[in-house]
Amino acid sequence: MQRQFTISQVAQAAELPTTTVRYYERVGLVEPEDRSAGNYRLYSEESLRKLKFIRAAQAIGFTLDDVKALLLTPNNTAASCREVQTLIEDRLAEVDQRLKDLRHVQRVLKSSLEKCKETERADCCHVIETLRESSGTK
Amino acid sequence: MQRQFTISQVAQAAELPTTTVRYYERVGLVEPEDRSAGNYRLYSEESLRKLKFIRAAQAIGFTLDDVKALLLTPNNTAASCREVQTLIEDRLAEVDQRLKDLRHVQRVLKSSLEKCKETERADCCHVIETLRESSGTK
DNA sequence: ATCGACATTGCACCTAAGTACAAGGTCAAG
DNA sequence: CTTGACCTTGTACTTAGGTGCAATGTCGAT
Repeated sequence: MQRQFTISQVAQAAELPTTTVRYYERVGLVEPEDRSAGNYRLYSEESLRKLKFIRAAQAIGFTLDDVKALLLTPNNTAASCREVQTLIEDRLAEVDQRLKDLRHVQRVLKSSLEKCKETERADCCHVIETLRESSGTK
Repeated sequence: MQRQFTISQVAQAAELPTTTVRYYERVGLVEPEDRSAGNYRLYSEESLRKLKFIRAAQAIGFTLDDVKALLLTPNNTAASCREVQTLIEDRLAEVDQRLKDLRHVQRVLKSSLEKCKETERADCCHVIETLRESSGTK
């Protein structure tokens, strides 16, 4: 027999606020299996797994829309497999690009800081000049 | 004698939409020097420089609030110098942290992709398992 | 039976950085 | 003197991922 969880139980187990669990329901991510006599949401372990999955996927930068797509792919067909793979590849490409950009930003910031320290108490705010020259992709 | 720009001229020169230039005024970043007879905004080259600075600072990840602080620091006192330096250091710390996180994310995504490819057409969606285990800081 | 902790709903609000739109005013060219 | 491109203002809307609040209902323990 399956264990049932109230919203606060499932929320605690997934390390989410109950408000967020309700929000996920609102946007179509996770629905309670059942309702109690007093109309309380009742969740299965499956729901708990979903919630944990959402957290994990979000932590590596998937949007809730991505997550929805991942959750909706009818598991284990060749097609769904492709779809999941594509989603991961897209996300990876984004991350790679973001890493490039951030490394550029890091360089600019470091050199600004250098300039700033060198000219201590002179017009250190040549930072502004430095920045103006370094138009980077965000 | 100083050249004056209409909003569309200054916007074009700064590579921003005019709507954004007005928005920046609304939030206290850049004000036009003057108004024409017909109440049109008139900008100086100083304003244009400010707008370019905003773009550049934003490109390396400063928020508009940061930018405001940078623009308001009364240039070239020792105190303002400190303030600017602190802002840069804070931002650099954020970037460093973000780089760390993203590298972790990159690893997780790559290994998910591996798993996904290995098990081609089997239940490739062990991705979900992989994700669930890898609770990363966002 | 009543207290406190929890649950329900709906609705409004938050941040950040804008974008869209409506109703009107201005300017230069033809 | 009209047309079209540009400008003005104010207001509301957008995205993403929630948070907060109010009014009300339920549950378990005392």
